[in-house]
Amino acid sequence: MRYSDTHKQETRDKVLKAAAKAVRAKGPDGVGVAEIMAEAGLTHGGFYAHFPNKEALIVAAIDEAFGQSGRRFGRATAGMAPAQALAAFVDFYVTLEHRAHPERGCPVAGLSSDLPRQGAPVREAYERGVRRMIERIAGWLPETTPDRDSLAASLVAEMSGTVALSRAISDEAEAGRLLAEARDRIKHRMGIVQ
Amino acid sequence: MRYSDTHKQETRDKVLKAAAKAVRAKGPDGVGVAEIMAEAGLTHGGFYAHFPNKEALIVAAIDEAFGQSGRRFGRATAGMAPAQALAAFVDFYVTLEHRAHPERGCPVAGLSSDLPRQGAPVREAYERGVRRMIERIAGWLPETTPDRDSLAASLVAEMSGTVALSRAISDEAEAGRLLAEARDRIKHRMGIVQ
DNA sequence: TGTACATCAGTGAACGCGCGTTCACTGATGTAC
DNA sequence: TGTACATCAGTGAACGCGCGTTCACTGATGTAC
Repeated sequence: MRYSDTHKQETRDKVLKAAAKAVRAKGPDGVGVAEIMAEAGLTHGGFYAHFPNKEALIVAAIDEAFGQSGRRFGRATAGMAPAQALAAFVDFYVTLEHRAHPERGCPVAGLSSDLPRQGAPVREAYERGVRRMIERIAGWLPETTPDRDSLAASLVAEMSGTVALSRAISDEAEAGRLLAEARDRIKHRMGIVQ
Repeated sequence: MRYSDTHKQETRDKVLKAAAKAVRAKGPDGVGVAEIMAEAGLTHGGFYAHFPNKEALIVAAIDEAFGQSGRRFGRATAGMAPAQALAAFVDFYVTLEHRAHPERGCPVAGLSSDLPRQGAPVREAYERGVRRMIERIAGWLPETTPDRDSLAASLVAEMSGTVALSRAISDEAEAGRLLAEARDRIKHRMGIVQ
């Protein structure tokens, strides 16, 4: 069969989206090429028509995962004033929903311990994503804030650390309390008191 | 050869210590039984005289890793008043040294994203360790602190999240600044201002 | 208009490799007689 | 005191399995003539 001009691109995109999901759920070393291709409705042999090797897919998947998260955060805070957006972001991020779904969650919360062990290209993709996330948050902080980037990094560390920690607590109600208290503390630190 | 009464226990201990180190460095799925046995100066076949399977080793290694970290924290803060101990703990934990050595670092900073994917016994060992760490820190907070456990959990989240995040920043000087600023912020939050 | 050919995304068998696990075996030493 | 035997931590070959990767092949359709 011969395919339309966009067909190959569409297939690549399907593979990439499946990978972005699987990588967040299982980590770069926990997913298999065959598994991702099956998820995209294909067999494993076709993989190499789209990516030179598994690592290239992981790199693209990390970028895609950060892109997805960024877009979701963008939607969740669309049209809001900076202070509002910050609060909405915390309420969106530090939740039981996020704790329960690493496969569509933030890569920082879901991959922080896997990534330092990866090869340079994968670590670079991760670093890019982390920086984009810090910049986004810094942009919401008042311009008068001293050390905006540093505070933003600190907030990313606390939010991602909290979600990661909540995944260690098996009891959902207890995890929910931890997350709720963390939301209050974080917003308090940001100077947002509801 | 026949061995002394303590020989087997000593061997098990060597294997366990090698595992505690390797697991922190490479994650539970990144280490192999043969690799750990070689590290302990043995061949892989002998493993099953000490542990029923790999998972049992991982469980024991997680417990051992938390135990080691706990003892190191204990030594670093020995004889100090609670407020002093807290500050010393932060200065000990949120450092370039910790960033550079996951293999002897805190399992929360080094394994947070691997652990939720593990089987129940491993996750339970991790949860025990996390709780012990939170309790240790809660014990250093003033008794008058409202919600001590919650604040302690929040501090663990921020400290471990910060170390994990610093591992994503490839530039050491930049990571060092991030960690130094985080130390100040965290101590400030604790009410310790130097 | 009809026919032979080129294209190329996708298929599926096969590869080498490393893994966790099993198991027959080793060999130094304590014990029974 | 001397000898045969039992013990058991540790050895290393072998297993089945899943992985990433390769490659000869398929087959629908566009293109050349």
